[in-house]
Amino acid sequence: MDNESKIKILNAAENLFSEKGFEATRVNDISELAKVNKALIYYYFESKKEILDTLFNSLIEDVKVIFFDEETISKIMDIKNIDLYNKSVEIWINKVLDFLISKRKIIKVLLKQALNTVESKPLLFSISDILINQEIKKISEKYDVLKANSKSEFSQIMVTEFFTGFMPMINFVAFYDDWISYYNFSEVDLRNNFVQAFKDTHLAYHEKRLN
Amino acid sequence: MDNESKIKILNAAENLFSEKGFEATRVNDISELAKVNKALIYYYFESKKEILDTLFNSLIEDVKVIFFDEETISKIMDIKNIDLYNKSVEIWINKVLDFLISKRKIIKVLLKQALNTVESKPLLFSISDILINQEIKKISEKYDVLKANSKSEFSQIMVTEFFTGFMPMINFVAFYDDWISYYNFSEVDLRNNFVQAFKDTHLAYHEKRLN
Amino acid sequence: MDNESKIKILNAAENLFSEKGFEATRVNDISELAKVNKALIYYYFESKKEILDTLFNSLIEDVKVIFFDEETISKIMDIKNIDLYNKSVEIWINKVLDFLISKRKIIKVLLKQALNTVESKPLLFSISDILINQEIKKISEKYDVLKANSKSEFSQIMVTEFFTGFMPMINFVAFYDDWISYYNFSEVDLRNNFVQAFKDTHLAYHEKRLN
Amino acid sequence: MDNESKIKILNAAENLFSEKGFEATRVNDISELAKVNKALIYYYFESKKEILDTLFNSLIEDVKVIFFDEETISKIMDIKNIDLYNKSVEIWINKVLDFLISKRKIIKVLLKQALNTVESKPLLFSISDILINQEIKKISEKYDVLKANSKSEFSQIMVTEFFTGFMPMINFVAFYDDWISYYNFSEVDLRNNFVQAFKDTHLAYHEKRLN
DNA sequence: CATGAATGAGTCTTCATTCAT
DNA sequence: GATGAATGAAGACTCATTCAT
Repeated sequence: MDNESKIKILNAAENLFSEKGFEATRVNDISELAKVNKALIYYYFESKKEILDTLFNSLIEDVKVIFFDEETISKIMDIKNIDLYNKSVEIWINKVLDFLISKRKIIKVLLKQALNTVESKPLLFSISDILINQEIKKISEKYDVLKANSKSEFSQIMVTEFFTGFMPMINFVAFYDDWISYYNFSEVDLRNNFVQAFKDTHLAYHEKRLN
Repeated sequence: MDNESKIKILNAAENLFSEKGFEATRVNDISELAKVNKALIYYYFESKKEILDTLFNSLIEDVKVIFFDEETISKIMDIKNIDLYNKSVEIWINKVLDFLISKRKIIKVLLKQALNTVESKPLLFSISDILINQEIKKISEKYDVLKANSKSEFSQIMVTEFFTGFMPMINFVAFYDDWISYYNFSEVDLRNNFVQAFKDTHLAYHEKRLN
Repeated sequence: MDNESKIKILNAAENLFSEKGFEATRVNDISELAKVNKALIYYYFESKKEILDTLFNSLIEDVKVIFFDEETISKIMDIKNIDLYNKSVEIWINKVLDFLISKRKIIKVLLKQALNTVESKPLLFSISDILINQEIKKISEKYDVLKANSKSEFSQIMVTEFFTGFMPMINFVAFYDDWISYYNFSEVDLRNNFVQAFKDTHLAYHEKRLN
Repeated sequence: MDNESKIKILNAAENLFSEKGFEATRVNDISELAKVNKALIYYYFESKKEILDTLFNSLIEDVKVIFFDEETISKIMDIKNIDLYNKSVEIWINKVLDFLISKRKIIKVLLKQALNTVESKPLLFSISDILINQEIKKISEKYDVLKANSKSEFSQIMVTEFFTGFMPMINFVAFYDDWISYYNFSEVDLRNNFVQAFKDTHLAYHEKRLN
């Protein structure tokens, strides 16, 4: 079993980074919340930054497991029956939401990090790239929609997927707890409303496109 | 009339806050970028926080001017001719985008701030509230769509507007410069693609709804 | 006039570095001894290391002024009369000792630093190089002693000058205060004894060589 | 009998102390270089300081064995034939150098320690005292040179022996490896040059004095 | 003997803010 | 308005030493 203190540190850091931001989180706060000696943090991690990297790497591993399940997406695309298709999409979207909600703390950190200007492309973008490229690949395989088209069509899909597909989901989980507390939503209502909104906009566009 | 140094300070702070975040921005950095003496910053502002507040207040003023132009929205809603309606919507959306893009730096800061847990509702939410409520009001006035409905319908609209209308726009301008640099988009292409995406999803939903 | 606090910091640091060593000296100790706020040290210097570098650079400047007085050495070498020569040498050596004794604190630090293994050649060696090369040049100009000889003769001179000329002087000033306190020498006696010892050994060798 | 791990610790510590200094050496570094667990160091030694003391004590034991060989010095002094005397001195000096070179790492540490101001007289001085006093005793026994003299003559001898006899040797071994690496000397050349320099200066003075 | 984990007390450095002129 | 200097309170990180097994 991985070390208990290390896990406590990672948990505390994830909570604090997501609540206050990386910069505003004090190593002291982490040690207090985790109830471990401050120096122990430096026994397990080289720096505050390395804690964050560890959390991000862990997220990436999980993303891979969930999203590189090629079969699922392929199967959905194969479905001809419209009702079946809708049901499948719903299952898929709920699976994704379950995952994203469970990881919402670190995803919030990921989003914040993406909003800071850094030399290299932020992780959020890399994850989006992987997901969108995978989707584009599937779409083009099945429906030849990208046949004639080219870079410009590709750009349009990227933009649409990112800003009306990927980011709404990211925003949804990043603001999940805030909506519950500021607008007094129940978890169930919030989620149902979001799924409906997603269907009404992004998925409606997909459906139309595929017909 | 505002002093030249004060403006230099505000500009420098806006740039740095949006690039590195409020916490990671040093008062020193601001004074250096603004090319003013560090102590002078405290002549004009009580604290680093007050610089941020000043920037936010300024944004709010501008938001009011642009968005509380009640007429515009009302007019659009009145239009029966579908082509005219579409044209009007396009004009409206471009006006909004022009504004948001011009304010993208402070909006980025606004978004970051909203991602931190604070006692009071973040400004981003308040702005969203105003906009969405205004829209709901108009919609209900004109079309009675909210007649029978209730809290649940209201909630659904709020969620849809926020996550598929408001936030995509916010994200668009927050990541505007990053998309240009990471994905080598021209400003024009990026914008056209986004407008198209917005039409295909959020506006398509509105259109359908209003029919 | 250079800033008072900066000078106080440099003086305090020089004393502490020479007494306890660079590593064992706390920035806290420096601020307390200098009676300045600890943070002020970082207003004037980037790091503890930079204080040391400043002290070393200052020493080098002084070394240049004192030792690059080419005339003095040349003149001594020109003297044919043995008594006059001896007198001149004595004057020269006293001038050097006056300087070294006045700089004994930072020289002690210089010696300690030279005893640590670093990538680049320690400053003590560089100073020695300059001095010895200068002397060799003079000697060879005047007396052709290096005529036939070669690298091996040159090596011998370097070693002799370093270990029996340069280093005894460095050691003398590095241990100056310790001899006074451990062996209860008066400053005058200690110095006279050292000058005598230097004449009896290193200078006697020079004299013999030049005859 | 000493344990293998203990020896590994002592060796690692000696190397690190001589390279980086006692203060700059981390117990961590020692454990890593020695390839033993850090806590094990505290099984064998009470503190980092005790490792150093152990090394110093070990040096003192060896010094005693080598230098308290009273006979050797006495014998040399007895020799009337000048050639024989010279040969004996050379043998003696080489024996001493062999020893000092083999102990050069800890001697370097000893020298550094002597350069720090401490309450009690540094070990380097104590060793020098023993050696010089021993020599003075021999000299006075054999040649009555100190007959009339007094404290002042004694002081002169002490100073001469320390700064032109003892310290050049200490410096030679302390900088032995540095000269080889910075000035590209071979071990043999460096040593021959030093012996020659020592003969030309300090030993020439002795010879003259004894005539 | 040996070791992975843990810790108290620093240590250097930073930073928002203030002072004095 | 403007500025160089100054400062209290932290902040990240370190390190010798100890504990528990």
